[in-house]
Amino acid sequence: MGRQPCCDKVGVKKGPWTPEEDLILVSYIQQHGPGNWRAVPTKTGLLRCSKSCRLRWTNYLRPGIKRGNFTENEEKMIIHLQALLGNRWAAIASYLPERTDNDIKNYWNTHLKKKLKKLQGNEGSSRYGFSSSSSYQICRGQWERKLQTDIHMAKKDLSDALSPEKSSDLVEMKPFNDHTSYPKPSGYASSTENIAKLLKGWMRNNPWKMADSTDYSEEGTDPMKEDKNSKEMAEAFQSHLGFESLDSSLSDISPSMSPEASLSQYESKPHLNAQSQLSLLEKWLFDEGKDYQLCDITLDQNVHFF
DNA sequence: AAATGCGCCAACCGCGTTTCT
DNA sequence: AAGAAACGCGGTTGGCGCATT
Repeated sequence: MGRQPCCDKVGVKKGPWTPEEDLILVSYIQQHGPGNWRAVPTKTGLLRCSKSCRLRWTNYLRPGIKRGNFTENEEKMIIHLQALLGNRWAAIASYLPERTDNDIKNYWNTHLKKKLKKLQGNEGSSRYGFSSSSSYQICRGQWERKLQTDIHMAKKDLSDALSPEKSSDLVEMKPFNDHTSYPKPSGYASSTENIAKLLKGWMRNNPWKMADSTDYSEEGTDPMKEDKNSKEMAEAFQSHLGFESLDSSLSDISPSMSPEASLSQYESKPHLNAQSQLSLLEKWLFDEGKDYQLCDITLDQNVHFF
């Protein structure tokens, strides 16, 4: 018995999101926090299905997302983790807090696959490829289980850390990432600045009232027509929404993430107390001299890693 | 300058799992 | 306990931009 698609209703909008829609969604989440996606389209008046709203938030609007080029370390991590976990992008993404599973998946499919193929062609049995030895299979199984446990524990730590009073801080979000891209045909290229511009025009004409009001009429501001002082406007936007600067709180990969930064990512990015676990894992991941020699070590011997 | 091919990535779709009633 | 609804994940697709012919 097949399941009905969630978005089969007529009048549900599909395709690229507009700045107006983003603003509405962000404003709503700013007020209510992420979650209860079912209610989002009704409460906001967005002609999008709940799934689409969630996706847009988790992949693009959620604070702390880094876009653009992957660093060498990130690349390595993805390769290693993919070898261990397979195409479990969400699990892999939990080790790269600034990247979404979609991003990692895309990067894997478009860049890393080719890269590895090339590498394997050059080196016969790839150092990344693990070959197909039975010892690897056993090793992979063990590490896979351990990694899953790790992810689970990290999530638990995170949820423990999110006491009820802390949960109200969840809306204290970080600024949008400058690299969030939008469909170019509409001239909507960069979220922070464009949303800021959009907001500026909006606020000029509309009192800022986002709570439960469904007065989300679409202001016809063309973000690309106002290009002066965009950075300033972006900052104004961020400060208006209570965002802090992201730059200082996020580094290349997860270990140095501040708990505050992690808070805003509570949805799917386990961190906080897991940091030490992660840094140990990453220490292993980046320790090129020991690549995959851990297969010879039992889980018990490695329990300190986690 | 126009046509075509290719790569990239945002968004969609369908299914499995979890939560709710 | 069972069915329905919601959520989350991974695979796939569509459309845009750039490069090549």
